[in-house]
Parts: sequence; structure tokens; C-alpha cells
Amino acid sequence: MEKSIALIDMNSYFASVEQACNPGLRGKPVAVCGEGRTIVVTASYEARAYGVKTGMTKPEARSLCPAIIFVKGNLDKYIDTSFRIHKIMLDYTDKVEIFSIDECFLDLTHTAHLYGGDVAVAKEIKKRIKESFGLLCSIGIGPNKVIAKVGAKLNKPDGLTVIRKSEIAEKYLPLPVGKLQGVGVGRRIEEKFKMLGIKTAGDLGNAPPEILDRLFGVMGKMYAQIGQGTYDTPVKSYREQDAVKSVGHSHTLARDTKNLQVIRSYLQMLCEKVAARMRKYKIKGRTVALIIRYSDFDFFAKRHTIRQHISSGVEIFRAAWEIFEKECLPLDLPVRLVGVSVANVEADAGEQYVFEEMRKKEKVQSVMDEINNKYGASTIKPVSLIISEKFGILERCGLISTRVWVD
DNA sequence: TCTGGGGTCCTAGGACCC
DNA sequence: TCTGGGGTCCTAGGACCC
Repeated sequence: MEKSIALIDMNSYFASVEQACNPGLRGKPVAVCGEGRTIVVTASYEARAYGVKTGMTKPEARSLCPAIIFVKGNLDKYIDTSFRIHKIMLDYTDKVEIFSIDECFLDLTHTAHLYGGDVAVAKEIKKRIKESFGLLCSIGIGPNKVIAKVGAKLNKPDGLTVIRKSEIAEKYLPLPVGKLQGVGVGRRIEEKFKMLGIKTAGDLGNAPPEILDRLFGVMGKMYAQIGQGTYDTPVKSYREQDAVKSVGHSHTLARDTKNLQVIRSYLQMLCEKVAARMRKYKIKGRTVALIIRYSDFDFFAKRHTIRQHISSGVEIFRAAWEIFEKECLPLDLPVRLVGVSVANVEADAGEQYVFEEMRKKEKVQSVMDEINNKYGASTIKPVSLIISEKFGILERCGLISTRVWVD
């Protein structure tokens, strides 16, 4: 039986959710952004018409579209909406794999016939999502995840693209390799392909295996199969999403700084946020990474693995600050971004499982920072964080608004 | 008020042990 | 004297994803 895999991709998701919630934004150019020195996370189709794209700075976006409305993202709202959308999909199969906050794979192979076939299911899902949430999505259907994902991108917004196995030669192989972005072929790899004269998916599929092998090692085989349209991995069921492997937070400071107290305070805050999430997910970790971006955009992450698994903010901070002192001092350049993450995680001893809901939520959440998350509402903060002196330092330097802390 | 923030996976090389 | 090979763990760095 030919497999039927669908990829459901919500169109301009964050911006569309905002427009759905606020009638005043409908039909208008909207860009969802974070706070501070930030970028456009998602632009509505009205804004895209002016050339506004994800990744642009606010001034850039405004120069292209003076009427643009910037909206501060509300991740909780998007996560909540995602879960409600999942419920619709789960009516048709339990094989619903969360790929990101706005994309899911569905394996309809064994259930679509109950609802009149995969195309009928796709149409019904689109209709229900539109009726329930006022949101549009693009759906791709194919014999594997790669074809489904590439297909979904071919027709946006509100598209439905079907590529059967028998149509691969006609509809998939001629696609330029640039269309393979999102399935493992990024910008750099695409450039390498082009240097080799590989212009289409078919070219990639036909490339001499020894060359792919020599240039890309293990990945070479995968690329060949992607090119042929035969790369195939199973769709996970909704209850089997991967466990979290690392938890981290980073933050771009309002202004680049060499002030160690400011950097230290931010790092402490980030460690507490990481710790709070680790406790929430009932995990502990052994490898602490410190992430620093300097004013010249030079970036590094240094890791240190310790003997015991830890999950407290104080312990994480101790490890992170040790790395900072060893690797970064004395500071040559002002620091632009500071971050910390904990990997090598395991379920907390004494806690049997990482809760399924939490795991799924984490996966959905991983796209963006919890912009609106109320910091530390239920956690005990280290004394040094709550003493007013720290507020004073951060505020005097213009590096933080009190609101963030008092929230 | 140039360039966010959350992740994953793979590779290469060094340390260390047997 | 000079010296193998396998395995594991750890780290840095790069590429990719949304």
C-alpha cells in the first residue's frame, strides 16, 4: 500500500493568530516581534506584500511598509492554539508528529479510507481549522515526509498539493534544490550543490555516490535519497514525541556592555529561568554551556560537563560563571548576548516520567523564547537577584526595564 | 535604532583506559 | 628500544530547522 503522509503548515502563524484574535488587525500589515533589539518573527501576508520578511529588523520593516503594525508576540497563546489544532488532526490518526509550533506530520496511510481518502481528510482539516480559529494552512501530501513537506511549500497560502509516488518524476525531480530547504538542505549545502552542478532534486538523486560520500560523509546517502524522493522516516505518534535533550535561554542585552555585574546578573536570571523549566519538566542535566555573542557578532559556546546532574539555578550559574571567568576575562569586546543551556539531561531521580504534555509543550515551545512568560512567579529567587542593588545597576545602565522584573 | 531565540544532529580531535 | 588498536567520553564548531 502506498504511504500517505501529510504535512500541515500553518500560514503566517503568529501574525494570523493575532489577526484572528483582534479584528482591528485583520486585512492590515502586521509583524509579530519580540521586545528590545529584536526582529520580525512573522509577518502577515499583507505585510509580506511590501517585502517584509522574517528576520528583518523593525526599522527595515517600517521602511518597506510605513503602515506596518508591530505586535508583541504572545507565545502562550500560540502554543495553546497549536494544541487545539492538534485535537482536530487527532480525529483522523494518532500518528501526529509535532514538527514545530506551526507544523505537524500526519500518517494517514491506514486511516484515510475511513474518511473518503487523504485529500478529503486534508480538505476537512483545512475547513475545520478555518472555521474554529479563522486560520489558514497549507497541506502537502506525499509518500514520505520530505515530499509532503516540499509539497506544502509549493502552494501558499491555503494550498493543497498532492504528489503521488508515480508523480515524483514529473512533479518532484525537476524542482530546484532551493526548494529542498527545510528538509536538510540549507543555504550552505545548496551552494555546495550548485558548485557541483547540481541544480534540481533529480540532479542530486543522480549525483555520483562517491562524490556525495566524499563531500558529505554519512549525510551523502541521505542527500541522494532526498534527491530521488525516496528518503523515508516514520511519523511519530502523538504520545511518542522525543524527550527534551537540552534546555536553554539567551538574551540580547538592550545595549552592549563590558560591565561584569550586568552580565553576571543577566546570567543569573537566565540560569534561574533554565532551572525553573528543568524542574517543571522534571529533568536534571550534567553539561552546562555558556553562550556569548560579542559586539562584533563573534559567537561562541563553551561547555563543561560535571559529575553530578544538577537542576538548580545556583548550581547552573556556578558552572556557567566559572566558564565565563576562565574563557572570557579580561573582556576584549563588549558583550551583546549572553545565554546558558543545560544538556546531557535525564529524568530526575524520584520522578518516574517526564510528563507527556510537558514534553509536547516543550517541543512546540522550542521555536521562540517565552517572550511573555512571567519570570520566576513560582520559584525562589536567589537573594542576590532580588536585592535592589541589582535593579539599580541594570536600570542605571539602561539595560533593563523594571517592568520585566516586576511583571 | 543593523543582524532574536529556541532547539537538533553530525564530525573531528583529544584524553584516557584497556 | 618504540609502540597498536579499540572504545568511551568530552569539547568545539558547523550546519540545519522554525
